[in-house]
Amino acid sequence: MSKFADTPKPVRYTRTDVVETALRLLDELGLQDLSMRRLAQELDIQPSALYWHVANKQTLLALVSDQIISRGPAVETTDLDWKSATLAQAIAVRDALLAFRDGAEVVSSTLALGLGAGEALERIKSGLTQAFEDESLCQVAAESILFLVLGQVWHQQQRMQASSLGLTSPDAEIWTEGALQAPSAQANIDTAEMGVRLLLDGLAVKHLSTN
Amino acid sequence: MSKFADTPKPVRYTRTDVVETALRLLDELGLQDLSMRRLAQELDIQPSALYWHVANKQTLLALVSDQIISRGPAVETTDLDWKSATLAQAIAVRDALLAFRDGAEVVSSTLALGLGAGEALERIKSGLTQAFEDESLCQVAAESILFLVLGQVWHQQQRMQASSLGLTSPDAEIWTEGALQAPSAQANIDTAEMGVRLLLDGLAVKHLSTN
DNA sequence: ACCTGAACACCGTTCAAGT
DNA sequence: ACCTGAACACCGTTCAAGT
Repeated sequence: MSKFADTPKPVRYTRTDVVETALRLLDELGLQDLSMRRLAQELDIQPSALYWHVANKQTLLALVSDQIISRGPAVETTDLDWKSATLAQAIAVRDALLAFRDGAEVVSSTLALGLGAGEALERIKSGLTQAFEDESLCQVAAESILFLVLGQVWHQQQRMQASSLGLTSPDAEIWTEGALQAPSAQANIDTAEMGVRLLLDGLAVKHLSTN
Repeated sequence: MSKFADTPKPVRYTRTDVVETALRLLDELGLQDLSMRRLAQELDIQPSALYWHVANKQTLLALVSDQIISRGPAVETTDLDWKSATLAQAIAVRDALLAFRDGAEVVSSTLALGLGAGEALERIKSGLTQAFEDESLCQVAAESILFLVLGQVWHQQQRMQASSLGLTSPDAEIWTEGALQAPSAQANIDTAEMGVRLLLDGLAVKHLSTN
């Protein structure tokens, strides 16, 4: 009787637990409402306790970003030409971002800091380096593709949130006028793919002229 | 004597004043330190007074974004082919973003909301629509180019801030490894241009095959 | 038309101290 | 090794009331 069911909470967490909870909370609440205090509340600890696990909020978000990317689908690129392989990698990154609420925004912010999501860039770059000798060309192309995917998904996720709040701004029409009057999820996905395809076509020109 | 130099401050502001001051303060302090309270302090009014001029901080930032874009250099595109014209517009947008501290981040955040910076998209798109009949292709291409420029400049501005703070993260090397070991400002600018060029080359392929 | 004053409901972060 | 408690220095926003 006295041996159990008395002191109900001597739970102690590891850094991994914190990041995992942050990731779940991000998906549930969105980036705006993911605060250190809210996270602490979810873990049933004091806000200050988080700073034992993590230096600050920014590094926490970087760790969350890494999770978002690394939990994305793996890609089998053997017996694919460089173009298909790179496109597949880009699509995999896109799907990784789409799997969590505000995924693109979180990854963007930490990527700009040079902290998280280096893996995403490497994945995209891997297909290119085997086809092009110009290292800096691959770098630029990979960065460009990453920015393209991030921008497109960010925009898409922001609209999803906006429409779920029922607030459609008048200027938002700019993005769909004449293009897709009833933007389905699939249509968004296709346009994201299309930008990458255009860039790859541009690269292909270079490939033909040098190889 | 009593007619002047007594009550020293019955200054009243207009919405334009508020936006202008916000823009200047953004450039001086950066986005992180641009708070409604700090802005009010700069104008020597109470924070609450700002909400007479502007609905909330988000719309204020959207107005600031519009200023950043519209204050950019004008582009003369007559007697330029569609490719050069679009590249010139993209470069103009890039320079507009570079002209203010954290310009790319501010514009990105409001663009995702469908609020500000519609002008940037239109500028980029204008050169394309005269060459391509496929409206949705122009839309996708213009969006892609905009995302590319935003991402590249954002990344660049973030690094400028990071290096000015003297904190270089280890992972930041990913971006320069093998490419440019001593990244000059000019080099950054060139890589930004290069991504756009690749995409335009991809478009050119489509142009040849359809016209 | 434009602003004040006071309040509400929050933030991220530090640091001594506890177990 | 992991957490508490208290404090510091802030936020954005609302709203009645003033001129």
